[in-house]
Amino acid sequence: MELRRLRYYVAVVEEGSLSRAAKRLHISQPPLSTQIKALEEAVGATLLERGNRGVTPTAAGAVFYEEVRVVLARLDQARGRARQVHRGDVGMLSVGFVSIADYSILPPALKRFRARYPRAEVQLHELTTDAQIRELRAARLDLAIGLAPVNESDIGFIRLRREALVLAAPAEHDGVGDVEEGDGTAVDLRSLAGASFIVPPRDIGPGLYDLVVSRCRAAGFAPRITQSARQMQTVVGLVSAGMGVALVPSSVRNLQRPGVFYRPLRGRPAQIELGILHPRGKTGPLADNFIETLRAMADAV
Amino acid sequence: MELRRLRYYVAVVEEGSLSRAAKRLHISQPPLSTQIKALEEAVGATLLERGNRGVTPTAAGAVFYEEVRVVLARLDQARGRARQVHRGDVGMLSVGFVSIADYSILPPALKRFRARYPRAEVQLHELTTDAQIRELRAARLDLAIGLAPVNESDIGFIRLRREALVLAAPAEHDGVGDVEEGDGTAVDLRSLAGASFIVPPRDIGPGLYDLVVSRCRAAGFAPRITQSARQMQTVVGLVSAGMGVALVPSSVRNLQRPGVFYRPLRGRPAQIELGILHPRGKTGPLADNFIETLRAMADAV
DNA sequence: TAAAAATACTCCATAGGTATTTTAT
DNA sequence: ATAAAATACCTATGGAGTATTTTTA
Repeated sequence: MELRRLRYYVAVVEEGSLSRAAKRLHISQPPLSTQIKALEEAVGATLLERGNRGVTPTAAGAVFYEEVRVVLARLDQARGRARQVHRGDVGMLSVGFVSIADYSILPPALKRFRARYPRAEVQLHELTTDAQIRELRAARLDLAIGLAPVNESDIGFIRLRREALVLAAPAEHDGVGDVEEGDGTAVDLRSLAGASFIVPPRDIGPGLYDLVVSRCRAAGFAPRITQSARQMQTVVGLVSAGMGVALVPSSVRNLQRPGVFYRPLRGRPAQIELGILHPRGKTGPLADNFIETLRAMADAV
Repeated sequence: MELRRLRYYVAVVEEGSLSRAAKRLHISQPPLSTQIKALEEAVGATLLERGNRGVTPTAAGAVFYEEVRVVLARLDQARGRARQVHRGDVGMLSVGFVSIADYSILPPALKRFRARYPRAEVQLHELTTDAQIRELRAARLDLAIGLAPVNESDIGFIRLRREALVLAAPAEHDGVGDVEEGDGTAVDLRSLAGASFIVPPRDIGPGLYDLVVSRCRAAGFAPRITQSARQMQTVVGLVSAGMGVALVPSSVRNLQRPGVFYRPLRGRPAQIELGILHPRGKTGPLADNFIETLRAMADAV
């Protein structure tokens, strides 16, 4: 049973005549006659009643016609859907993100992406950067927004945003170690040698944890870490409660809390890099589109 | 988009390898590679991710695969259904019948037909023979069971059963005109010259009406028709009520009613013929099967 | 008898085969 | 280095064309 023959058959039934159908199909009548006969042979049923005023479908032919129309329509649909998925207009995307991303780039990016690709579905998973790498390798994630450094040959990293760490401290620290700098009142890290530090646990964000520790060491002291919290929200909350100070990405400033003030750090800026992690060479078209949206956001903002 | 390519594609996805799929399809690997590429071109999407350990469908390919499987299955179904209708195993049959048939051949024939072709649907319409001819021409009936004579070039008649007319008379006629004959007590029609006759109206059964009238004339009198009734049941009912006598097909004897006796007629038997009316050369396979069943019944009984 | 479908044949497009090269891990 | 897919080229099946005959109402 050949598809061409099915299309021919539909035309013949609709025209009620081999000759007219042949015209519509831009072929001559004899091969059409041959093809229809071959189709009847393949189906194993007489489909048409031949007369001198054209042809009419038999009961079997009528049933077959209805079925074939559905099949042909469905096939067109199949092609259309495959094309859409190919272009990345529809599909499912599993995206991992670190909690920091939720305070900066992720919400507006999602909004824009959903506007541009309304038929795409995005599933979000809050994960640490190293968990993201694991999930990407297992193909349970298509993309992730995580923190540099990522030194894996099979996982690519596209930097979206550099954020300087800033000091988040409770009111009683106000003015401690303040130093006048270019754009504001910067804090010298050395002034925090005796302070209690609140840091997200290392296992959920080694990049940030290590950066804080290494910067403190560079400033000549080991930070006294007294609390840890997974969510930035919680970190700031603890600061607000006077439990200690924290070094947080500057975008966390958006989380204004009573009794918490933010100050830039003095000297060489301590920066974390937020970016896209992707399985190298294995991103689908929809993932590519998501990446494009994120890059456009990062460039714009 | 060619059907062959779709089948190839399904095999490739299921085997996860062009080479293995080629083996399964009993073709060599290179043409399969060509066909799949042609399919991707036709669909307008990359369907497969090529590696050195075989191929895996892309997101678009996976979607396409699922759709195509449905389409192929449905197509098989279409062929199967067309075949069944062709063989006359399934379908709809519109059958007309005269009321007399309902007392003899129709009920057992339907029972047998439904047992043999359980997936066929039969719609029954009680119609007079000439109405049947009209409906057959209009293709609103596929077949009919009616009474001879049928002298129409486009309507065929297959005789199923010959039935002699018998006298149905109320008790007070008992013994009137009785004459000893071969198998029972036959009645001489002439003895009924003065009786009231109950006959179905001519417009619903010209064959029977005309036969009654012509026989009476042959016996030397014009029947005095005082009542008419569409249904044989009603005719016999009127006889039972003493309204008159009737000449009815012998199968009506099955309708035993108190006060009604049946007697064969003397001399040349007056016979009606019950048979199948069919549109010549336009009977479908299911109608043919129905005819076969009826003929087998008629021969058997 | 007239309109449509079927047959006879010829030609060429393309599916399929074999041999080989390219690609990806 | 190796397994698999892609390319190159050849062959042959079968789809389409023209001319003609056969069917059916």
